[in-house]
Amino acid sequence: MSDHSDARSRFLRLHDALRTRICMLDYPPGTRLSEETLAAEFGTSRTPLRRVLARLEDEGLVISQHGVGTIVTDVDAEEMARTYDLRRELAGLVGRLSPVPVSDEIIKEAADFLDAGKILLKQPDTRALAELNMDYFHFGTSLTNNLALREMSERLYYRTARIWLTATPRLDLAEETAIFVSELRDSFQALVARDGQAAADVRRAHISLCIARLNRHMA
Amino acid sequence: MSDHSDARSRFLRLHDALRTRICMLDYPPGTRLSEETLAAEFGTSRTPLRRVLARLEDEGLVISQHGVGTIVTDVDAEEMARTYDLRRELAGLVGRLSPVPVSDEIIKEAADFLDAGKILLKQPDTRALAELNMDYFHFGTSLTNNLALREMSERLYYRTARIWLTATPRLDLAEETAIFVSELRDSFQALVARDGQAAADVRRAHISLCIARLNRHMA
DNA sequence: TAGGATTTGTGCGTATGTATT
DNA sequence: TAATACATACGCACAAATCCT
Repeated sequence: MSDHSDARSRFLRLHDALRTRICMLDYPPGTRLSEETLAAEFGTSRTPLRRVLARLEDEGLVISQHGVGTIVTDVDAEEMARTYDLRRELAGLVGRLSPVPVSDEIIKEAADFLDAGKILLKQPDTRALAELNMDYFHFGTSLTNNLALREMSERLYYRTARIWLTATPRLDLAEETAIFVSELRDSFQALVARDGQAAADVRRAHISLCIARLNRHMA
Repeated sequence: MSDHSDARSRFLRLHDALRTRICMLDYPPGTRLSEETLAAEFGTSRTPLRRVLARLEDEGLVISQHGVGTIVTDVDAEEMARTYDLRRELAGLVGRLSPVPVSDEIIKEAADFLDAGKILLKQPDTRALAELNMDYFHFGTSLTNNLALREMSERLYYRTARIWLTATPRLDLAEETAIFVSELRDSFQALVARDGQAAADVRRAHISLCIARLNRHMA
């Protein structure tokens, strides 16, 4: 039962919960996370929670300072741009390093994502779009059997996920939704053709375009 | 003084010490690391040490199990090969993503590495070669200003560093040293020509060759 | 099968650092 | 400047899990 041990599963649960809150801006940059308050909320002592915060600090999402508190980090535009550069390259590598053969199951998943995107077109919603984008990202990384590549991609994703949400008030939500759905459509078509590399290239191209859009609206 | 706070600098010191011991096979795979023993050695309580072990577990170098112990992980040949594949691609990216302009200082460093390698040629030593290789790796990542790329490269490096030392008894030490020195020479010449991309390509090529050598001696 | 030895995980009181009044 | 409030960092005692006899 090592995989379902209480300690490990609880750690994963708390880590995922806090990471999501940070990336969805429920905890905007600058928010102080109180160990005691969070421990009380999750029904544990501070000890297991401190380990979660330590990992979030390793991941660059918070910073703990003795005597001050644990504070959600701010997103540095310059560093985020560099991180996006790397994410773009890794997205392309998903198609080249140990790609998973495209199965009917994978095609069905892509179709489901496309359907979900189309629904969002009629009823644009910032948070729903962000959440669908997060789910779709995980789907994208699942297309390689290279475990290290998956892990690095996800680590970088969570580090940059917030920047889109912080910029989105200045972006056009309907337009962003439309662009995302077109990515889903391109990706779906590539997978229908059983061309994993093409699917990865679609992703790579859209990350490039996303970088350009963010740069435009930053200036 | 947040950078030199006692807690943080101690954490970094202990983490680096244990990571080096693991990667240099002072703690071979399967070794049980006792929290209490290590805490006594470093003059702390278990608490700060547990945080270090937690991070090493995140990095995949050890695994902690309730009631069992903290054990140095074994190197899975298949996964290591996949990780090497990614390392090779990242090495090439160092030349393309935010490369550092090649300065006289950098050229001097490369020259120093080459000198150190030549000394090793006359007096081959497994550990000295491994340590020089580790230092040279850090020099290589310092050639990009892309922080995320540096961090990911280092994370992957420490995850694969042990496999060479594990295989080295079956490899020819003199030959391995010669190959490494030829990489240092190629790299030095590329940097003298102020061609950072060429230096990255040299590194990329040698990682490819290293993968091939390891595969040959595994089978 | 049972029990004891050993190890990591948890909870909590205290020490220490920081900011504010 | 000093004192107070409050946050994280630490150390220890105990709980829980595993292994071996």
